[in-house]
Parts: sequence; structure tokens; C-alpha cells
Amino acid sequence: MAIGYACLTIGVPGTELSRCTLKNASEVRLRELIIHNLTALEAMIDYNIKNNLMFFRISSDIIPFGSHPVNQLAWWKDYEDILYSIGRKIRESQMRVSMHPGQYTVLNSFDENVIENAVKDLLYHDRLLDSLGMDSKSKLVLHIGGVYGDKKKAGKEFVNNFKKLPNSIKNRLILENDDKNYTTQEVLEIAEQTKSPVVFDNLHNTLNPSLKSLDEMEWMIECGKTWRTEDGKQKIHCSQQGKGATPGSHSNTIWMNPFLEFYANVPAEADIMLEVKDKNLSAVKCRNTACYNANGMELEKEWAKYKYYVLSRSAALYSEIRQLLKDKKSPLAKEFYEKVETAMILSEDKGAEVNAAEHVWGYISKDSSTAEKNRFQKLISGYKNGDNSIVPVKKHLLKCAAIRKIDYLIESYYFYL
DNA sequence: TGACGTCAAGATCCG
DNA sequence: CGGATCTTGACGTCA
Repeated sequence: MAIGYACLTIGVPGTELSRCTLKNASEVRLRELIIHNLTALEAMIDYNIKNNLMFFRISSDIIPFGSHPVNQLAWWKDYEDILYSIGRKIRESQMRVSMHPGQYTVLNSFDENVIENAVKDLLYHDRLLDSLGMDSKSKLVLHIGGVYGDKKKAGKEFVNNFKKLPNSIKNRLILENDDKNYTTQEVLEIAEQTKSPVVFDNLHNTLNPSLKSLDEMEWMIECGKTWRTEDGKQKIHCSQQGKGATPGSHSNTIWMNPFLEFYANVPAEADIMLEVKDKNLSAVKCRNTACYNANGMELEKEWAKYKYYVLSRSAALYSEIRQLLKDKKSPLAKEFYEKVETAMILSEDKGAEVNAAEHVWGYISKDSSTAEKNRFQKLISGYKNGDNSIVPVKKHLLKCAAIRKIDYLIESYYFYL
């Protein structure tokens, strides 16, 4: 059982991905981007190892235009060594990685060109995993695709096109229920014909329920039966509906208590991929509360990253959590994260924001230049009287912290939440 | 024709 | 001119 996150790492310098538009995709630019993104990927892998996050989805954007004719580079050869050394870290740590071509990779289209592009895109993803030296337990998640007015027929088209794929892709593909078209039940029927494992997605299953009425646990068991030894552990997607957002959009964080209820029904062996905006933050939180009760030392590490964020929401909560962590013998991971989540749902409090900003500024002010001082004062008073939001204040503080290489501040979630 | 989703690039605006 | 903020891009389907 591992809990993972997708594509991006928050609050870790050096993990930012870059890209370009089609018209700027020169060979030189593409090479720069590939080097940059592989370096970022390695930083994400390092972070995962250091933080014992052993399940991870690699972003499709690592190789820009990876399946587009504008990119004619033999990147898998030119960057073989970097790819291999990243892959070695993944294997030696026994991390499981996967990829997920997006909603625009449609294998069952009635348009020949779209199918052709989908196959190219699958080849790109497969090749990246191969280049890292991953085996077929490193999966490619795919949706069935469009309906085109006749779902049965479109499902058959998917199976037909699947059969034409190279074996290495067939062995990697796993099929996921989606939020609008193909239900868990329908995906299971298609997967039976392609002999593919099925990924259960809880939010999609809620938004687009099957005809047959099974509960979440029963569907997860049904999907579990499609996973063979050579596929590795069953994979499950977990996300929560963003409050006040359009149906299907992901929440800012995985709320702990609903997650724990969901987790109780997840088959013991399954790996859970979280789809959530705060990425690694939720993965750590869910791991620390669901898989085991994190000890005081681990919570102190988390607190170091959350503290200025919490302070920026509420000084009272800040004090409460500090008090909570003083008693390190009793189990308190859930209480800790419950309070952090309380901070997240508070509405903006200008007094608290100013207090936190000034607190952070305290680490910088001692050796700050006049220009830095003036800018901080200007932005803070601008925030107080409504000329600007807190965002530029935080940006300025982060910049000052980065210049001084104050890791303790740079890694604070205060700047990223 | 635009919404959908993603998130950095690119463009524009502002002092 | 630098920095903040707003808009575009690239993909395919569906209303």
C-alpha cells in the first residue's frame, strides 16, 4: 500500500517544469527544456525518496511536444544517461511510477488522425517509461474516449484499436472510468475484452455512476480482480470534489476525515493515487494519518512547513497547534492535521496575514537593503488599505528569502498555499 | 463557436 | 524598464 501524488511537487525548489509554445519550439529550445525538466524530475524523485513517498505519476510534460511532429529529437538516445540514472533512483528506492495521457488522447475516435495521434502519444509515454528502465508494472492510465452517439459501438472501436497496439503498450495500459462517459461497469466490460486492469476513480464513479448499483468498496473489489501478478498492485484514484467548483474539479486538499472513511474500504494491497491541487502535501498528510500515526518528530517536520501558513490564517490556531505538539507521547497526527485543515477553511483575516508577513519579514529585515525594506513597507500598507492583495507581499518575501538561501523559509508552505 | 482542464508562457498593463 | 497581472496555448469532444 502506497499513497502517491501526480506530476508536480509543491514547495520544493528546483522541481518546477518548463515548456514553450509551438511557435517557439526550436531544436535549441526543446533541448534546453528537456534538460531542465529532467533535472526537475530528478529533484522530484529525490524529494519522494527523502520523504518516503513511494508512488508517483510522472508528468506528460517532461519532454515538450513529446508526440508532436515539431519535436524530431531522439531524446531517448541523446539523454539516455540522465534518463537511466533517474530510473536507477526510482528502482533502487522501489518507488512505483506511472503516467497518464490526458483527456485529449483518444484511442476510439472516428477520426483516423486523432487515432494516429493517440497512438503516437502512447508510444511517447511508453518510451519515456522504457528509457527510465521501468518494467510493465509502471502503468499508463487511459480513458476510453468519446461516445459519438453510440457508446456500445464506440466501446468496440476502442477494443479494435487497442488490439492493433504494440505489446509493450498493451501491457502497460490500464483503463479508468471517467466523469462523463464510461462508467466503472462499462470500463470493466471493455477491459475484459482487452484483458486490461481497471483503475477505479471514486469521484468519477460518483459523478457518473454505473447502472448496476454496487457501493465503492464493491466496485474496488471488482476492479481488483482485473489486476494480475505481472501488473503489480491494484491502482485506485482518489479525489474529492472542489467546494463551489464545477463538478469533477479537484479539491485544493484531500480532506482527512472523508479520506479516512474512503480508505477504510480500499483493498489492503492497493496503491492510491491522489488527484488534488496541493499534490505532495496531501500525500504526506494522508500517509501520516491513514497508513500510520506519524510520530512527534515527523509532525514537527510538517509543522515547520505549515506554521507560517497557519499563522497567516489565525494566531489562535497557531498557538493551539504549538501546544498540541508539546505532548509528543500521545497519538496526535489526526488532531494536528485537523487543525491545519481548520486554518485552510478560515476566510481571509487581514490582521493575521499582516502578522504572519511581519513575522517572516523578521528573518530578513536584519540584513535587508533599503529598497527591500521600502518595498515590503509599501506592499504591506498597500495590502492594509486594499491597493493590492497579499500575493505580492508573499512574492517579495520569498524573493528575499531565496536571495539569502534561507531554506527554512523557502520551503515553507506559506508561499505556496 | 465556446466550454472543458492544466499551468507555465506570453502579452499587456502599471508605476 | 522591471514587475505584477491578465490572457493564451495545445489537445478532442460535445452542446
